[in-house]
Amino acid sequence: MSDSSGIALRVALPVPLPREFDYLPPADAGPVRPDWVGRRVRVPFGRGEQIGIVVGLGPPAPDGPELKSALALLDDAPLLGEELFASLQWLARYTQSPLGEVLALALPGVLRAGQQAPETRAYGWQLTPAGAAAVAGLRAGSRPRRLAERLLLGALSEDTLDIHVADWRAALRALAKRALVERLALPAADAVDEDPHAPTLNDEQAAALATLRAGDGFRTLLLEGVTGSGKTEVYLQAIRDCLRAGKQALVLVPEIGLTPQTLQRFRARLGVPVHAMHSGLADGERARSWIAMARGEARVLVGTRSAIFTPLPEAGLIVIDEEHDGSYKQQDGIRYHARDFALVRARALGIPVLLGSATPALESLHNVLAGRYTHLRLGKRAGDAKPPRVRVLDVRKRLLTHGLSQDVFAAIAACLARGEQALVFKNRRGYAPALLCHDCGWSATCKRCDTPMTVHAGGRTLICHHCGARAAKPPSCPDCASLSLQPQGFGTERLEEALATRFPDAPLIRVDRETTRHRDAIEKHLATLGDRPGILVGTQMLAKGHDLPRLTLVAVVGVDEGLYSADFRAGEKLAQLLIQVAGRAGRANLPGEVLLQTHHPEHPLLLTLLGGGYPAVAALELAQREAAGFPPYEHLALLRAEAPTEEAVQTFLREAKERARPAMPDAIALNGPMPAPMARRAGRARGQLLLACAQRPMLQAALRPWVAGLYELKSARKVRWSLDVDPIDLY
DNA sequence: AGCACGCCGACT
DNA sequence: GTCGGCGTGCTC
Repeated sequence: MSDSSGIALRVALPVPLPREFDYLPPADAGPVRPDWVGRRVRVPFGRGEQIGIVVGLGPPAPDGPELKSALALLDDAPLLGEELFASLQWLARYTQSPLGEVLALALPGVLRAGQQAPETRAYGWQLTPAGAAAVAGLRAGSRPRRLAERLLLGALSEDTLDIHVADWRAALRALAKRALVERLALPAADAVDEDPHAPTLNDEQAAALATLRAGDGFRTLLLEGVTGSGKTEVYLQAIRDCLRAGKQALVLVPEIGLTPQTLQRFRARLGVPVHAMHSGLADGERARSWIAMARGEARVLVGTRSAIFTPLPEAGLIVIDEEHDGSYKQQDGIRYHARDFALVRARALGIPVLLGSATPALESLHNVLAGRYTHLRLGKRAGDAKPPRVRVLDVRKRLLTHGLSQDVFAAIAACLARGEQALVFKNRRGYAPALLCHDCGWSATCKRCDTPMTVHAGGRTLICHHCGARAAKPPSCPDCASLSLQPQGFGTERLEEALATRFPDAPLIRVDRETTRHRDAIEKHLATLGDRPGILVGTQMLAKGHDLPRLTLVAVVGVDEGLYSADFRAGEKLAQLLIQVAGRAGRANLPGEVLLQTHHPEHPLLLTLLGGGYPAVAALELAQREAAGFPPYEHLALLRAEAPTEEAVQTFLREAKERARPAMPDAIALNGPMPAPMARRAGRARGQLLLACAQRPMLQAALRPWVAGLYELKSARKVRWSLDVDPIDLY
């Protein structure tokens, strides 16, 4: 099988091997052209077949194996444009990942599987004449009836149906079967009209927008705005600018932030179809939005982390809301950071990036200090709202009832008496974080992990929050047979119980992962409380976004756990959480109060937060990071390994270190091998090796040959290993 | 990652 | 006498 023309296709395949593979062109695809790069091919691989992407053309390696022929060229034009292709190549190099895996990550599932690009024309539905006549005959209050009534007002596009009628698909099918509705192709997006709902910007918002407008090409702007200062309004006007200039806009939001309400707000104000991209979307829908952006048909995309892989042939702006949010970093597989990758893409595209947050990441503030980002501030809350009063409750030697001080109870009682709502915030779900034998000290730990099991269901069940294992609570201590098994500490479930006992007449709602399976359920859940006086108990889920106009008291009762965590980001994360949850309290006409219940009222982080707010905490934490050699001053790479046995993990990490030490410059610190902070998880041993260096390029240059060598290690086959460049957590 | 090939234990 | 354990090697 030899080809005299000698041109081979270099193909990247979605396999965990650090190289590409060469193929002869498909027999019937005509002459090879430069623009084959970026197209998909179907190729034989091992026993089976794979879908890959052509990443280069040229003569095959002289000493390589006999080449097989590719089976088919799947696209008649490059699927990946030049910029996205180049940016993804950068990402593969930066994360030390195989290019084929990175490219597969960027493609929607159906395209990765080799299917044809889906149709992207927008469709809508309207009533047929028979349907219009039949509306009154449909069962009152039923979904088909509500849907038909809405369609009486005019055709609706499929993109926006969910705003008007929840779960419309079944109802629509029923109507379509009786020929009461019909599908029609909608005209392409119209020009942007004037926005009748646009509020007047305050001077800070106007200044921020003016700064953005005054620039040109790639630049990064950090919009630091306190809760309620109107960051979204700045985004909206910036996006409208971008649309008016005939450009596309991409908006990234945290996983928890992409609710129907968010989309509705963008849709209502932008006047063009707003496409969504998130993991809850069906494969076909994801592909449709992706392709619609690639073709320039879609103009605005709002999505979570993975939306950063959307083609932007007419890019004008990238917005990253809540840029400090941890969900922008992928924590398995290819460990990329969507915010960092957005900057790489924006530079290549020559467009601005707008980062927004009330509590920017220390990395971003550091970039402001270094002059790389423009700092925009919004310090005024909308309307006349004042920041909430913050009070530290020193609970040392004070009576705690179910983990709550008498001051907290009193404050809640007063709040309810005023007819307002109170939030008790604790970032621990379940009944209690541990079960302890009062007589011998035994505690319930997960058999497969290293961690205590959490008590649930009022004390009847034990659940491991790391691997999900469940067990019934033993009737007596397995070690000493004592009956004195006591739940230790307090989770939201136990607080709910305590509050229900103390305030039997007040409506009480608990919001955590148990009570609120899906993010869309939060709103419904909160709606059951309405504007009545009542109490909310919840975790992180309650910290952001939701509009609770009657909420005036926030009591944070889990402060101490965050103050003494080993994680180098703990301080930053705690400050962000406190600011965010405090932002829930109060409105213009209803001043808010925040109580921080702690045994460490003199802790520097709390004192600094109270004295100088988030900027002061950021300065303090940055100084500590610099002194301790942590990001953003030192750059990290973490080699993780896990295997059924401790020995396999240690052997691999030791050999990895042996290879690193002579080859790498002394400026790169090597720490480990050490057991991961949770040395067992789901029955597997874990360990890690940490590399640190003040110069990113030096670290990058050293990683490349080192990682290539790791694939060669025999001990590597006995473990599952991965490299995390710029890890967020050191476990 | 899959998926073969390839040599050593408990079953029809 | 076979079915099957997972060690080792390869994938253009």
